[in-house]
Formats: sequence, structure tokens, C-alpha cells
Amino acid sequence: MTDTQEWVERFPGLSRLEPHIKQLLLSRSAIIEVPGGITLFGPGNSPENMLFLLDGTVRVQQVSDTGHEIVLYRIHAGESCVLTTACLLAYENYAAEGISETAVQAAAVPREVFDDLVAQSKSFRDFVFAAFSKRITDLFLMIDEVAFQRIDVRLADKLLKLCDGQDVVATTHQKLSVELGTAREVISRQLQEFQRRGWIEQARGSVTILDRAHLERLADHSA
Amino acid sequence: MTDTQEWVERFPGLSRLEPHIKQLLLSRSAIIEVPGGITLFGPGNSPENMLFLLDGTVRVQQVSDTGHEIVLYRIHAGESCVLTTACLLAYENYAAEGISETAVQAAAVPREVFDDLVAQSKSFRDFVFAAFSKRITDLFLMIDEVAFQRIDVRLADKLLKLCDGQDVVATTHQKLSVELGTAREVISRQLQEFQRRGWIEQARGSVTILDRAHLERLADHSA
DNA sequence: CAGACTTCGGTGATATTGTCACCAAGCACG
DNA sequence: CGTGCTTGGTGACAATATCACCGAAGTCTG
Repeated sequence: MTDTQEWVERFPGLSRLEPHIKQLLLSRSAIIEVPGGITLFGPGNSPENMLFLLDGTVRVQQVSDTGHEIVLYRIHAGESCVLTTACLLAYENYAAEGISETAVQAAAVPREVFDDLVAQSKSFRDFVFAAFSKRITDLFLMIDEVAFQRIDVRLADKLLKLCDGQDVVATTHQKLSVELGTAREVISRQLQEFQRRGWIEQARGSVTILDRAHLERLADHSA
Repeated sequence: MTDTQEWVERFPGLSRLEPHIKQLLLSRSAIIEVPGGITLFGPGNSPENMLFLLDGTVRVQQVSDTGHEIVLYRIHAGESCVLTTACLLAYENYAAEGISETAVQAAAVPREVFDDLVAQSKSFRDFVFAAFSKRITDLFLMIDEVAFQRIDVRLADKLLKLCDGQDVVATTHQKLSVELGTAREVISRQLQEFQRRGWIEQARGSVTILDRAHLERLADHSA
């Protein structure tokens, strides 16, 4: 797997930290590894540590009272869970949960160390506030999309984001509906329409992108 | 208006600050007053200061590319704009704007002072992170509502929140539609239905609540 | 005051999306 | 092989959004 020595260097926002701060971060953190499909945090299960993701992705999603689910965002390698953890610590009874989508490698930083770092290093403060800001602006964008964007545009966009350069997206209609916070039937019908137009091909549990250009054009009708 | 001496005491999260920190906050901040209807911050107009609201409310809303508007949240007396400001500083080109809904009195704290405070005081750090956390969890809830809640439930809820103990809400259908991120016609039809049931009475530019209990019952179908 | 203009709200037709109830094909596993 | 589970398809219908209007109520101005 990845070399965990000097993991700090792999965080764009952390590599410019003062040397003794880096040292503190490295010496007081532990590397943890988690397989995919594990609930890392959730209602009634707030972790003691702030996580800095070295490898893998964590999916943060929410279940509403009505039983509907929606994916809020993902945390990728090079990002941290600071805010989610902070949220969980501040408000015990909220409904978001974080699930490892792949095997995950992360640096766990205890709360006290985190607080020390914020106090001592301006660079670290900038990193933390930038992370919060990014998250909040992303949530603003998401609200805009959920409220105003047509479902075909959102689906095209999501397929392109999930395919990660590949042409095949391994997912089910059900999972796609949770990504967008809509119903499975809606996804099925939209995918049928995409297929009818020759933009994709479907198989059980996968979607193959045939015409990326057209999907991109539809998705860009938004942004 | 309000007594601005020792305004720090009026912030639940700040009153427990260390005395010298309070002093720093008081001495390095300026009290500003703004009439209602002014855009305090927005695209291409990020303020230099962090605002701590002493009196009045600020409405934060967003305009999408499609021309649709939606109210994201409000900042009330005793709360701060920390995050919005932080967001604006980090990402210049985003579309949210803050508008004073009433005459507003606020303490303006320069960025450097804010950074100093975060570095020096654990209590202040706790205040700031709690504010961020609250905002993020509120945005999670909002996403859930926009994605999954029926419009009649959301409208009933919004009317109850806007009436502020009074029985008359002075607003237009247009403004209510922006509150919920929907179309004016939808609001008109829902209000007609509420009126037909005898829950409200309408006049040009105002809604009078006649049957609070029924509205509450409808609104609580969610939470 | 008359006329012009704007804001506010109403309405019908139609498109899009969500909900519900059900079915059938593919797959896992004893 | 049968049984149950997952995945996806379908039709009917409900809720919401969009579009194109319209008229009534206020505002402004000469």
C-alpha cells in the first residue's frame, strides 16, 4: 500500500506547515486501516479522532425520518473528516453517517492534539478553515442542484463523476437513486432514455458509457 | 437601541471567555449599524471583518444559474457570520449573498484579530467550531427537507417559523416561494388550500394564521 | 384625477418527477 | 432443484414545476 512515512507531505494544505508542527502531527497520530463497507461514524457512534485520509474514499450520507437516503459528499485521499467529526461531537443526535467505500488508510489525530495544532499553527488553522469553507460551499451547490436541477442533468453529471475516467460504472439503479436523493424508478426511466439515445449501455449492476460527449453536454447545461 | 457595552456577554458561547480575551475582543472590534435591505456580502463583495450580530437578522440566500433563488439560512442576534465570511474569503466566486432583513447592529472583528483569538483561547475555538458545526448540520437538514419533504409540510413549517409568535405574517407569495425554493404558483395554490380548510386567511401581502394547531400538526409530520 | 406602470395573485394546460403496486428475470445458496 | 433475495421494468396515478396568460390592487406622474 502507500508509504505512511511523512504522510503529511501528501496533503496539499499541510505540506507547508512549520517543521515542528509537522513533527507533532506525525508523532501524535496513528495510522489506521479499515476495509470497505464499514460505518466509520454515525448516529450514536462518534469517533474520538480526527481522520486524515491517506487512501480510499469515505461516503457521507443521511437517512431521513421518511426513510429516504441521500449521499451528501465524499471524502477522498488528501482530505480530512474534521468537520464531520466536529459536527458529531457537537450534536450527538444527527443522522449522517460515514461509510468506507473502499479499503481506507487514514491518520487518526486525537482531539487534544488537533486543538493544540489549531492553537499553535496559523498554517494549520488556514487548512482547517479552508476545509470547512469548501464543505459549506459544496453544500450550497448541492442544495441548489437538489432544488432546481433537472434529474436527467444531475444523473448525467453523477455518472461522469462516478466513472472516474473509466467507461464502466459498477452500480445499481438503487444506488444511483440514493446518490441523487430520488426514487429508483426515476433512475431506471432516465437510464432507459439515455440508452435509447445510444449514450449508455446497461447491464445488471453496471452502466457503460458509450457517448461521453453527449452526457457532458447535458451535464453542463447546469454548471 | 441596545447597549453595546460588554456586548460579548450577550453571546451565549462567548460569555465564558477568559477575561483578557473578552477585553481583546471588545477593544479591537467596532460597532456598526446598517439599515434593512442592504447587501452586506455577496459575489465580488467579501467583507474584511467577521460580524457578530447584536441586533436584527441577516438573510443568506443564493441565486442559481437558472435564475432560481432560495433562502439558505438566517443569522440572528447572538450569532456570528464567521463561516460565511470564511467561505467568501476562501472562494471568491460563489453565489450566496447576505442581506440585512431589518436594521442591524453588529460588532465587526478584523480578520487578524479573529485569527489571534482562535490561537489564544480554547473557549473561542469552541465557539467557532460549534458555530460551524451547527451551520453544517442545519444545511444537512435543509438538504433533507428540500429533497424529501412535501411542499405543504414545508410551507406550514415556514409560516410558523416566520410568524414569530404573531398571527400575521407580512410577506408575499413570491417571497415565500424563495424561502422554499419553489415557484410562486405552487405557493399560491397551497395557500388557497390552507385557506379553504380555514387554517389561514389571505390578504395582499399578508397571511393571517387562524388555526395554528392544524398547521403545527401538518408541519410536524416531518420532524 | 387620468393614465401608465409595477407588483401581486389567480388560472388552465402541460411537463416533469415522485409514489405505489406489482411483476419477472438474474443470482445466491441450501 | 427450489427458495428467497436483488435487480430492474411497467402502468397508473399524485405532486410539483413550468409556461403563458389575466386581472386586480397599488404607485407614480403629469
